[in-house]
Amino acid sequence: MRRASLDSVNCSIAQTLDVVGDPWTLLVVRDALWGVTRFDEFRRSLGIPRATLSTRLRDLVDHGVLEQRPIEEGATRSEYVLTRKGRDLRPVLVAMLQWGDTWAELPTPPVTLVDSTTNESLDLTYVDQTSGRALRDIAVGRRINTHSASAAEHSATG
Amino acid sequence: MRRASLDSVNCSIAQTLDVVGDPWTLLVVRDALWGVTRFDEFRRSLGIPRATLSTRLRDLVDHGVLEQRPIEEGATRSEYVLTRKGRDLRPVLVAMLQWGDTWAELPTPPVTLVDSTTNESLDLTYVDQTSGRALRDIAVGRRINTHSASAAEHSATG
DNA sequence: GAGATTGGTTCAATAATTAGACTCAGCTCG
DNA sequence: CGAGCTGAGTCTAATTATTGAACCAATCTC
Repeated sequence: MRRASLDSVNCSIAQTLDVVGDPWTLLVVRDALWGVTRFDEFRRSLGIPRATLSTRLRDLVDHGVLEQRPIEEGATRSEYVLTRKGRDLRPVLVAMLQWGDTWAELPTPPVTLVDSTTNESLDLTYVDQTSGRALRDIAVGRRINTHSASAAEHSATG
Repeated sequence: MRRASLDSVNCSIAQTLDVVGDPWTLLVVRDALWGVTRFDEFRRSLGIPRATLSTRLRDLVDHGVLEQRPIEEGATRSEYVLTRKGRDLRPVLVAMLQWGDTWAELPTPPVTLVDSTTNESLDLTYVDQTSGRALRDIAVGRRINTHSASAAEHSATG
């Protein structure tokens, strides 16, 4: 968190990790995506210490990922709901879910994502909208965007 | 890391975070995907303290994300290269890159991903291969896979 | 209004991270 | 050969973060 290394500041991945790089943070977001909103709900679901949850929620609110608001007009208790920014983290969690399904030594994937209108299983894959090809079949490189100049490097297929 | 909370162990996301939940770890993997292999290369690129890098690399090797091997036959110095398991983390980093591009207050995205054979920009989106629809247009729910029973919950569109 | 529940804060103990010094092995250059 | 540099770490002491446990004030429940 306090880390903001020299070469890395100018990188969107580092920026993202600055917000959600903590081990607990994405678990909070995961629960929020499944509709958890209340302090104790998070605490019981995650088994996270109160103090830690308290600072995590505050950080997420500060970063605009969660919105804290009274559970009803004038109430003192709060609920925490994802903002658009927070809901946009779903692909990160989908990617982690898939990696865990593939590589964690669990007998069977614990949850399957479904289309909640049809209840059909989802088979989510990163696809390049320009070429229609799947990420797994693409040799990915990068172009570094300086104000003026530009250069490209490459990396093997993932 | 020492956290492995009760409700969360049986979740692929938690399993993933157990391996890459640390703030530095995914930055190491990011660099590795771009071809960084040597201790000092990582250290200089990330600005990470030596001791921290040392334990991170050891952890990643222990988890089978990186392979450590002598830079050449019989050499004492090592290089660290991604395993298949490690390369499979690319979607996680792509998702984080996109979130950072969208939400970090950077004037312009620092890097653009390209197809390194054609140098064309990539426009990567999660698509459900079954229905052909983009994740952003799907109301995602989940089916919880117990050995026998099953149930489904839903969550609003991301 | 007694007792549980919710949503926190405070505290002391423990664990992780850090910067910086140190080590040791291999080059490299004269 | 020997001095100095670089790479790849380890060690130590100081700083920070995390944790569990206790505490507290509102709110609900009956």
